[in-house]
Amino acid sequence: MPELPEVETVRRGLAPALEGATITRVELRRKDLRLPFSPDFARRLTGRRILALKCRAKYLVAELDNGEALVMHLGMSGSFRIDGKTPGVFHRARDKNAAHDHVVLHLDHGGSVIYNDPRRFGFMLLLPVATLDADPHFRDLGVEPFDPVLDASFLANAFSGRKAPVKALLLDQRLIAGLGNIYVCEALYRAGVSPKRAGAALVRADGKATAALARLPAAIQTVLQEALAAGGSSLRDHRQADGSLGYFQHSFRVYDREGAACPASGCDGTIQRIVQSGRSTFYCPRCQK
DNA sequence: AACACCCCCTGTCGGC
DNA sequence: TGCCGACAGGGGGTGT
Repeated sequence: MPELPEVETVRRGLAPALEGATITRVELRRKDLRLPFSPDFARRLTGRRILALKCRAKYLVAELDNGEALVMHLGMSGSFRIDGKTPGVFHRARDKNAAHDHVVLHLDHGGSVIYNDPRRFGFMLLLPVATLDADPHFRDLGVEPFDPVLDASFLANAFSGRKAPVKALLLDQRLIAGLGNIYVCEALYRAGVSPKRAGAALVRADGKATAALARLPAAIQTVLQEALAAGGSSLRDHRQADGSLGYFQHSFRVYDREGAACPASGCDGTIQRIVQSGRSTFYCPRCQK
């Protein structure tokens, strides 16, 4: 499901239910997701108050009152919903999918937060807040897309000497953290950069960014900002925590639009689908060079 | 080191 | 209708 706009949308939806609430009981309906729950997972969460809910890359991080953090990753198909009388949110009906409700956090205000994940590519960890950045899951993460350090010279430096296609480099969480397949395709389209271009081919001999590369930071930030404003993209199961759907998928210009006409005015190109590193890339061969 | 490929798991969709 | 393969928003491990 989730790239930065979806994860941030989930965070905004869950924050009113979680921040300031105390976890009174934890239901674990299986012993693992993608990773096993630690043996004392429920015990360590029970009785803890949640101080803040944050995002880092595609992770949700709930900081607890004992110095630990509940770290949550939604994988491809993870979602949360809120049940019961929870302040500030609407009640969402239980779905038919309840077989994939794996974790329930019961909260002291009478509501609960339920994690559902059919494919179980998501996971949850308990880690000390103080050393979170040193944990293997966080240690190598790159810059956040909205961080001002993400500019043309940052990308020129990161792409210098790299033979991998720019599509693969933008998906690499060690360079930029939070982009996924959808928004990489959309950002490359908006920047007019072919996904097949080698990273190094976007850097000039003097080490500065080419004009094409210099268009990427704004393209990335704009598409993420627009997606965020739309509540993310709902391809099949992404929902906001109140159950409503994101609608940015209606604004895709290339993603999942193979065979469609390029939306650029005056372009008579057709959106193509290719496979790079085993994943679909969508682009317009006429606009993106 | 950097890159391509495979896998984890379940559900859905299109073709036959 | 049913079966089967391809594919899906992520990421970690392995082999070259």
